Amino acid sequence: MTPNPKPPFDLRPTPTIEDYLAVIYVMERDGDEVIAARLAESLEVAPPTVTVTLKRMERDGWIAVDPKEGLYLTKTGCEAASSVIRRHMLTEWMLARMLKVPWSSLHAEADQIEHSISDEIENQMRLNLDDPQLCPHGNPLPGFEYVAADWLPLTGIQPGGHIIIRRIHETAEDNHELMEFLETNGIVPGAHAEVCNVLSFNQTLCLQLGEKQVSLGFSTAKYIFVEMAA
Amino acid sequence: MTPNPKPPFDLRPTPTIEDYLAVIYVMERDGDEVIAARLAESLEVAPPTVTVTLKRMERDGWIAVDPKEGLYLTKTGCEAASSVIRRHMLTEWMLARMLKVPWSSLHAEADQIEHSISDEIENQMRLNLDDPQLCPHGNPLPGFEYVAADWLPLTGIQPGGHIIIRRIHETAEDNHELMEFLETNGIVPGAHAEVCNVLSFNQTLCLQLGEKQVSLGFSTAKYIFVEMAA
DNA sequence: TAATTATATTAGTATATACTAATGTTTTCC
DNA sequence: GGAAAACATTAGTATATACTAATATAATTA
Repeated sequence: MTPNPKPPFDLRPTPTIEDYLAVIYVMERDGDEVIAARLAESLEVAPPTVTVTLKRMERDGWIAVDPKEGLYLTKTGCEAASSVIRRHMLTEWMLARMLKVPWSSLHAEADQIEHSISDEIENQMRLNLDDPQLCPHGNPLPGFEYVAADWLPLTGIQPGGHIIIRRIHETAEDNHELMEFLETNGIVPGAHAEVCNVLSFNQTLCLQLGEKQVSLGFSTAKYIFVEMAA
Repeated sequence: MTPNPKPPFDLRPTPTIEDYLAVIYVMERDGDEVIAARLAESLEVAPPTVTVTLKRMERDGWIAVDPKEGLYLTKTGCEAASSVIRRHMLTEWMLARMLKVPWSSLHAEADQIEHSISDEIENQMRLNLDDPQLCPHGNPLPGFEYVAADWLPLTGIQPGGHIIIRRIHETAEDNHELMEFLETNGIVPGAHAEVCNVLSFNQTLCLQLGEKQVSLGFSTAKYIFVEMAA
């Protein structure tokens, strides 16, 4: 009968563009090359799709292209990316704490919900979740990169020392099977462990967690960051 | 690197179709005539848009059209409608209880989020929210219509008796200004009141709530359902 | 250097979702 | 019964988002 509630976001990019922005943000953050081929893989779309979508993003001012440097986020694009990543991570905490959703499912569920979280809800989440600086997987909220700066990838650790698992990189989060494997084996932020051996010829290393030993491929280990315990 | 988490819903209608289904469900529930013109108003789209969308919905088996009876939900359509309405209402409770979102904003926010709630999250909400039979506005979850069956619209109440506000109809929820007005004046489910007068010539009635008196237009009152207190 | 591989783009197509303008059809009401 | 109002539909258009097939270009490596 009377006007429907307006979607509380009018200046926001579409969900698709938000996904592109978030992926680009993480690539820039990590110092990775931001090229269409990588985006196509990460977003699981065909390369021509990326070409035309990037065109729209440039037209709409989310990204710019430098002949030398290649593609990068504009200020507006960077803010939009930060926003959606923040919503994603807060949603993960909300699902974990308030709805007791398993750790390994948080990412996939939040990936859907993040786009429909208004600024007001984001704020309420922040208030009710103690303003976190890291997501449940240990990845930093935009602006808190320094919190994670000193952690090292497992692939760079010598056998022997006592370590604490701190972070599972975003790239690994997209692999649900892997996440369930990690959760099952207690390889989650805060877990204490020790590297028992590194078998380079086999591209694996062995992690001791309490009584259990777990063998991890280098391709997995590279996305697991740890702190050296004193 | 590896497959993205699949959207946990593959058999679901698109968000747009879910919106259509929910509106049709409520119209059928209330015994209202389900015609394109009403849908266009309710969904705030132009009539030709409704025509083509209904075509798609028929093609995809969500609705069927009887030459006599007109348009109605198929079994599949009814289940899909029930599902999205349930998700909507559980999301409203989640926002209210866990994130302390104001009552008058619940509907608009849930309207966005409902579409991205997976079956697993729906289940976790149910578990953590005591399996409600009514939404925060007093409207029944699908299957619990009987709970609200005996409440009467305020327009049918004689002045004098003690009443309890039980329900603000879905139609009113779409009007955010009105919802804020109702919240401000304490006209929410559970509130006790008395009808002080009915001015038919003026199309208003007066509600006494504690010390305060509030004048309500008939067009509003018709969407407020109450219980006669003993 | 030549061949292979990786990357980007063009062209053509498809679908869902919206719009306006114009045109039919019903109803309803005087 | 006929005019007005309400309703439905057709036609034409637009946009975002995807695809495949084909082509072009660049980078790497044998």
